[in-house]
Amino acid sequence: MKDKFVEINDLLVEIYDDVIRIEEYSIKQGVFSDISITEIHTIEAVGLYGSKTMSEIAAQLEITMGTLTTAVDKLIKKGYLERSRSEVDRRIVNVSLTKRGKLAYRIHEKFHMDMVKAVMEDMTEAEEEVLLTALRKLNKHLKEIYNPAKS
Amino acid sequence: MKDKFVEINDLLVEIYDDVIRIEEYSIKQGVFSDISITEIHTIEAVGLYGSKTMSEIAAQLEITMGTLTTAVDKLIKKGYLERSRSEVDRRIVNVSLTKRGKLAYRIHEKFHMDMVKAVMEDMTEAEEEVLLTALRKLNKHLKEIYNPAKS
DNA sequence: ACTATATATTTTGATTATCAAAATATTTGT
DNA sequence: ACAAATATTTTGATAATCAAAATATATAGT
Repeated sequence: MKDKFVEINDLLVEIYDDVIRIEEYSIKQGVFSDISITEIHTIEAVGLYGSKTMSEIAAQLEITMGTLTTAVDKLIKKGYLERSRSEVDRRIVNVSLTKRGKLAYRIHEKFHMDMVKAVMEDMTEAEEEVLLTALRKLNKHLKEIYNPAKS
Repeated sequence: MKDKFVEINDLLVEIYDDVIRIEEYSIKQGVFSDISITEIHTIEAVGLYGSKTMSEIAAQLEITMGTLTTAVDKLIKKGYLERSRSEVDRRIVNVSLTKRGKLAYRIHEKFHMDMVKAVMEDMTEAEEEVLLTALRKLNKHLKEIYNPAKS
């Protein structure tokens, strides 16, 4: 029984490390070798559709707005993002993806999908279902640990 | 079909983020609030038993030895690690855990085990097996992507 | 309408983790 | 004994991050 826990833990740790490394590597090899994983995650948080405010993006990424300001500055300079002041409330800054930003978003998304597909290719329908159920449970448990008030 | 891939991907991304946050939080709340996750990972790489050389640790963590030198300096100052020159080959530096380092290692290990246990508590035996199989497959696939020569 | 307070963002000054390349110390091969 | 190889540290630089101060704008109370 204990061995099973240990094996699952070790697998999770290894998978975790490999995913970071593969993601890092795939960005550095790809068309967008001028951005980091952190920057890809900022691009993801901005999202394909419309624009988001600095506060929204910072909240989603769980970083301070100061950190985000410099991140956005750099991504604008590199041509992935654009900034505009809200006409309604001039304190608010709206951030959106440029064409280049959208392309980077889509390519990164495809990388993720390809990884999941590769893994599930030789799974049976039943295995897929159980994996899905297990992941949903894992996710739910983690949310409860992270924010017990909500459980 | 596509939806299933998307859901699994999204679950993995969420789980991934939550694990970092919970780990970070649990360290900062705990007895060892003076060390970071990165530092816990260095402590893990040194290991409970005997000692390891700088090269071995740097290779395991996939960081340069320069980075490791400063990390080890700090962990020695904080009382988690100790350094000693090899008597056999005086170029080699051996690093090992102090009592405090071992305690930090064990507490972090327990945190991991508790997380896995919490997740598996309400899984059936069959679900556990499928999860294990799926994770083994995922891990194998990732290793192949990461290092295609070995596949 | 004025003024104080609240809100959204940026700037400033600092820290940590990281790397590549140069420097140092030691061992090994001829 | 000396050149080459090896193990590690030092140096100088960059990226990501934070907290707190500063700035700009909006809102609420009188």
